[in-house]
Amino acid sequence: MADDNLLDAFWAVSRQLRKATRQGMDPLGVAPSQARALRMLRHHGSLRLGELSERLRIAPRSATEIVDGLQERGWCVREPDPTDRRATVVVLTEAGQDIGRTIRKVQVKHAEEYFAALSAAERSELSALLGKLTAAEG
Amino acid sequence: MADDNLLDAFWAVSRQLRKATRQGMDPLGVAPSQARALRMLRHHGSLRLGELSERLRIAPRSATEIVDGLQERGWCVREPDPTDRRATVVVLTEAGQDIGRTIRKVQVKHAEEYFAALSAAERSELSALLGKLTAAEG
DNA sequence: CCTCATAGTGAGGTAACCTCAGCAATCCGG
DNA sequence: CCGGATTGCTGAGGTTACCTCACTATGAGG
Repeated sequence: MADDNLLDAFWAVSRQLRKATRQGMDPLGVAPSQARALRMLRHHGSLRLGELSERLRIAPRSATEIVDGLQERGWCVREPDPTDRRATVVVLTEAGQDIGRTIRKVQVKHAEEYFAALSAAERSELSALLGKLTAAEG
Repeated sequence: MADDNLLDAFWAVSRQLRKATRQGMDPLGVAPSQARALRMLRHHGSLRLGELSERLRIAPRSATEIVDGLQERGWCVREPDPTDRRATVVVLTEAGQDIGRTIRKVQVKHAEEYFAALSAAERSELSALLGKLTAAEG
């Protein structure tokens, strides 16, 4: 059974990677949940609250809370959806875009450091294997 | 920058794997934190509460809570440490050992299913790469 | 225009952590 | 061998990131 080794190995890496990237994020004062949302918003431009919750795979109510937090810090605003007056569109502000960029840079930097234990060839191999797994499951 | 792909790919797999194994665990009625503790206890025989918290990398107070939960379900007992009357040793009961074994089986089964998207060769490759990463960081 | 579905949110709950304070028991320097 | 520091556990209370349920306002179809 190499598979239980795989399971354990995977979680060990997961823990280390999470720790590495989180440490870099702390000084920015952005909660992980907020970072995820900022990322999604930056990627999709702007999203209706419901869309955001879907893409983050959390309940709409939870998205409300996260957006509240972002808005408090001036990183996004809620705008009425012109096509549906029930809906609100979440839009990143300039500050939101900036912090999003910064977060991404920090995360990528720490990930690079962590993955530097592998050669470039090994990294792309790993990437391919992981891609295959996600492609299979959906 | 293949590394940000790696970062994302890794988290995507992480989410899927977590979901897959958790679904299998649900019917057992064991919380993930309890499963982790059971596993640690099964691996080390029995542990002082402080040791357990160290190995789980959580605060001693949190270990207290988890052990409370395990004890409620009859999966472990607290015994006084004969060598230090301040300390308590956590020992798995028969039922605790059983549930521990079952959990492990379920987790491995679901992990196997998940990793079945890769060939045996690919799986050992992945395992090797992950091992290299954890070995590097400690 | 009446019913039914959908978008967001208030209220309130949960799991898994945390810190801080306190009580016992142990260890140690004088 | 005694008093102060340290250690091991736990009560009280807080935080984060989620959840469900119930409600309001809006939209869509017969």
